[in-house]
Amino acid sequence: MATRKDKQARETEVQAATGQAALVGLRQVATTANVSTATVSRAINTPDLVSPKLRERINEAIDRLGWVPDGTARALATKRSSTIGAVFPTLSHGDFARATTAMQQELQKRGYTLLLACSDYDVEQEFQQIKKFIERGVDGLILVGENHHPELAKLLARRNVPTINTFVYSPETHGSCIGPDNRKLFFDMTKYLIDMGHQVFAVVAQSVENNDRAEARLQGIQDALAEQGIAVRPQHFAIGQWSISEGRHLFHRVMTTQPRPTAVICGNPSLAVGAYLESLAMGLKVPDDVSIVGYDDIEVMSHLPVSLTTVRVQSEQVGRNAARYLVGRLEGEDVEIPFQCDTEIVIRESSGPPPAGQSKSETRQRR
Amino acid sequence: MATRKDKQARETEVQAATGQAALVGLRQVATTANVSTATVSRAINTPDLVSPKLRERINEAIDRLGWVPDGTARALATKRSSTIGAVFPTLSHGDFARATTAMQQELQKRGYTLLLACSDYDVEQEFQQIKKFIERGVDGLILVGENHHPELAKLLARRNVPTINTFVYSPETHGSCIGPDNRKLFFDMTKYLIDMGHQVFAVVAQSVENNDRAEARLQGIQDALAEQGIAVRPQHFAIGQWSISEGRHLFHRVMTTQPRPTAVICGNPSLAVGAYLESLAMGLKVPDDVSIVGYDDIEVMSHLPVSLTTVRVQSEQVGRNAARYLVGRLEGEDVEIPFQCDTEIVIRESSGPPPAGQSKSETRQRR
DNA sequence: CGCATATTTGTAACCGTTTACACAAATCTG
DNA sequence: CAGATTTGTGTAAACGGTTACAAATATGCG
Repeated sequence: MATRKDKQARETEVQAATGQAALVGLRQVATTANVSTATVSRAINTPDLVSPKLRERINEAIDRLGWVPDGTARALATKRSSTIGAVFPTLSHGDFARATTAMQQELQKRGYTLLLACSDYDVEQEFQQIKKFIERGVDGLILVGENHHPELAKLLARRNVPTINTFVYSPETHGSCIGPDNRKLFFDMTKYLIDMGHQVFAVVAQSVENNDRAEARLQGIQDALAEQGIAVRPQHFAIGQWSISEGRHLFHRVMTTQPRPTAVICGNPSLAVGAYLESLAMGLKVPDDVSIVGYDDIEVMSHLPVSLTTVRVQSEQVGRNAARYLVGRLEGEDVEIPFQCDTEIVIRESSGPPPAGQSKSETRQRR
Repeated sequence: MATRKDKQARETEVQAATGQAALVGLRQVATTANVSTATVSRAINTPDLVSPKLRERINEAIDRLGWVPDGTARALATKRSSTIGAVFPTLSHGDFARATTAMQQELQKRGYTLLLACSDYDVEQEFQQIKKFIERGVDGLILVGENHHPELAKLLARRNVPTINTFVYSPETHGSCIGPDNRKLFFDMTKYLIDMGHQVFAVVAQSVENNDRAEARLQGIQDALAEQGIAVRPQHFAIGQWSISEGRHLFHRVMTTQPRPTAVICGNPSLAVGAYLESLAMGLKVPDDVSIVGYDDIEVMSHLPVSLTTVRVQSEQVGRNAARYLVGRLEGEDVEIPFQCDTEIVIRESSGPPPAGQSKSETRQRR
């Protein structure tokens, strides 16, 4: 107690000397309001435990001194930082940006703050960033996908940090996940094209390296095709970057092979838009000459001269619910998980039956 | 010292009882390596102050125990959180998303972590978020624009938090800013159109509410036009949301007025793309019937059937340098500021001379 | 009115680091 | 080789809150 007194005395001296508040702390407020630090703390955190009279006096002191409580100290004392860390591959893709925004909004509403990092699709970097977040004392973690660093599970278990995998839905392997069922999504989309009579499929997609979502989608395509005994020919399988120009390039490539595909499935919206724009440049008619479908519904898709069929994923929903789940768990509520987010195959003008002479039966006759 | 011993004893008991490490702390490591906590701390932070032999022993203890230092406690002790807060209006716009990514990368490289919030173009909310960040003990702040809450300056001064305004460049009013000179940018763009002979201008832009950048850009247009004694007619002045469909809608509106504009200046990329797509729908020839120019160079712009003239702003540069400046200042380096980021008017196919019969001289004759 | 109980407030230990200061050992000096 | 430095390590007091526990005060009841 002696030391406490000393400290206060010193601070008061400083204040008198410099003529201005040196550093307002809980103790200054307590002294000013003539109560103990404990009471001030309670007035902030559990107001109904303190009498209205004191509460009043304390609040007055607080804004007279302009005190801002120190979250760091609070975190140390409570072992809760009210902070959630999110590691996304990138923010350059609309879906992640949307999810991040929604996430942040939801977190803020519940009094949490978002720590953000971008792993650039690199598992090792992701791991480092997560470690950093844990050092910073995050209460929970939001990740993308379900393939992480081999050490991660151990680390999370040891520090007991609740975590949720987003943009995936595979309850069998991981309990805490939220997102679309990527495989099924593209399975269904492919099915839809098959049912329309397509037989020759091309795939224009991004690299699946460190991207289990993209991988699952490819798997969905292959599975649906396999049911019909169809496979994507090597020359129709084009993997590249995430960009419109890449989409143009790859579309051009697959469309200049034999046999020419009648349906091109694109792995992301940029590739889809690129593919479509290249079809314009090549003078192809969509969907008469070729059907193009994409993934993720970005605004431009519905406004192009030929609007694009695509899969709509509620990224905001993913972000919002990931945040909700984590906060809920931290606050002791019980929240349903895993959560499969709403998806929808949005059929627009860019998909239709294959060109005449290429329908299922005719193709068969040829063989 | 008695209490310290007590604590260690207790922890060891727990450990023995539960059969597993309760919570590894600096003290466990110290005990294990048979040194003092001070030495462990030094081994981490200033390794060359501790002898190789001990360092070795300590590191060994650290990974044997799997110790992760508690950043919260460290922050409390050092009064530095190695954390930077950023408040952006939104992440849905490509430029902000790109800037954020670059920012985060740069911060991480320097050992800092990014706290992120989105104000949704709301000054009051921005202020609340900043306050929260300050509570959390951020070492610095990255904001967008230069119009903030009236109380902000006071708060920042009192807590002495270095701050930088991004996406603006106006050295006269605010020292710490980094971005394009928005006014000049659109002044130049407008000048370019004037020089090509345009006389009747329409503006399709987003609301300038709480958006000093957009406001500055409008000002740039008006200033350039005023030099020629031209003003934008009310019916050619269309303000709306940030979206492609809004762009279509507003473009349609201004193009169905009299006199019909020969140049449409769009305030953001979505509006520009929308405007162009609507011109397609309306059967107008760009740039023969009307010139369309935009702001910010998003990828699709260069790939549309008629590529769009626009202004390219190096958002990554803004983000990266904002981070660099802040970290530099915190580390005591001296960094040049304000920083005007590179911009470029990218002239593509969507802009050209006004339709014949509408050039400068002819318009004059008519009057 | 006196005692048991509920409510409000205060005391001080504690959260897990860092770091000023003290001290001991090793290394230079002349 | 004694004394002055330098270098390496330990001790314990912060950092700014929270909270278990104790103490004081208010309330209820027979």
